[in-house]
Amino acid sequence: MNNSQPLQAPKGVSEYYPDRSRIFEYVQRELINSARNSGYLLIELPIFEDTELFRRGVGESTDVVSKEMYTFEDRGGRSLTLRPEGTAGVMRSVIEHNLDRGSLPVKLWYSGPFFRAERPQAGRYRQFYQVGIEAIGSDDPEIDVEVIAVADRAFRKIGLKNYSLEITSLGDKESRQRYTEKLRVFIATLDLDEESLRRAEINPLRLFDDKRGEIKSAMSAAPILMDYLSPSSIEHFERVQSLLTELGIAFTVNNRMVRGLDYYTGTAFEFSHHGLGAQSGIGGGGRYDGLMAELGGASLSGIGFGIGVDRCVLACEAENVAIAESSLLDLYIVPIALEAKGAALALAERLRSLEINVDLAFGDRSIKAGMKAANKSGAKFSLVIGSDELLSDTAALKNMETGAIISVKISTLHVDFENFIGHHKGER
RNA sequence: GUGGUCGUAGCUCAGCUGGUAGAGCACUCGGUUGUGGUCCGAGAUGUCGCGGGUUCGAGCCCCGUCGAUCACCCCA
Repeated sequence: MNNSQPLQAPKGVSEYYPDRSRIFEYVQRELINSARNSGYLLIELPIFEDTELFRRGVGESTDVVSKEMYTFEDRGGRSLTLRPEGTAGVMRSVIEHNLDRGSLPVKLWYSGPFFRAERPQAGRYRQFYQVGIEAIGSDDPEIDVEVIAVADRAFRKIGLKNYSLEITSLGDKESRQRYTEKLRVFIATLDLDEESLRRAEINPLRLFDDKRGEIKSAMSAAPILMDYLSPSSIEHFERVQSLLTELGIAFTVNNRMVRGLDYYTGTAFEFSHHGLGAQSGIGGGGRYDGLMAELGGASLSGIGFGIGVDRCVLACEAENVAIAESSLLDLYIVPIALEAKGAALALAERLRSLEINVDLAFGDRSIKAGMKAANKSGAKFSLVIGSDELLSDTAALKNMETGAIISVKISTLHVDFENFIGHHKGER
């Protein structure tokens, strides 16, 4: 350690600052809107939880829990962990506060930072952002499809095109167990290196995800989970497919899909974007029918997704998505005399309280510099105020787009904005 | 965690075989009295990621370290 090393952000965190923060804001807002738009209600949860929650919820055997968690002890000696994903925390809160005692399904959305101690890479950060939804307490295939549709609609609204959806069914616990045994038997016949064997030991499905050609071809002869599904699982999965088709949501069935968290059962899905490189998953999720009971709650099923906000931002950039340039400022005020500065601020505050968006020039700069700043701010109008204007209560309001100037009374400027100029209040 | 590539002004980058740093954009000021966007002129700005070494001399060479990036792995 030496103190001449310049201060910098911790390794692998994503940060958003102007101008790029606009894209982040936009993506996050659209994701949330899609969920709210479908009847999902906000749940805001702590960023750290009892370590035990993730051990039991996400699963001891997963990489996420076994080697990627930020775990620490607090001053009371409790073991806490920075949340690596959202579902476990939501279930904990639903159980703890009896949210499932009302009408079902319980539909919730969340948004915020998550943490995983992985080797960073573009699209993979140690602190990253997700928007997720959970629908708890319904076995309908319709709710599976609604959840997928919330994601798909959000992506489309954002303006993304170059992405695709893959779905599969992981079956119930029993079918999966029967299948896993067969798969282990098959894998034992393969001549694998030590590393792969160790991975297969933890979760044999993982080998389906291996990028190496020889493993891929070896695994092409492997038994497929789909062939071991129970009749009811198959029926459910087929219903999901026909509903998706009905809604016009394109998908492909990938019966080799692997999900990294232990709790998934039944329907599982993944959205990937094709402009992103190795970290191409922009969102994914599925059913987790045993999770709630596992965490000590009622035996209710659930389904949800997590969407990576960071990766969606990258996807927008890859596709050059144009963000609706809702020019935020209505007015930019340029005070050009000492006594006008306070008056300009007072005017700005008066208009701001009426929901007119106003900014103004600070510092003692020339009128030219002030107008340049007005121009750069993107404001629709500008207003120069000097001592003459203050005395006469009259100033020249300039339309920055057309250059047209009209004379207005400063004291009643808000009326002009409301009546003649017609300013649009911000969305919502 | 493993391997490869990279790290020079706010941004994008140039800098030949080592001789103490440059361009474009952005920024600031100005182009005669108080109105922006184009144009013209002038100007400010760098611990060359950080630490150490080799050398008379290092942005350029060597070692270490931090960070980014690509792939594996993993997944959002």
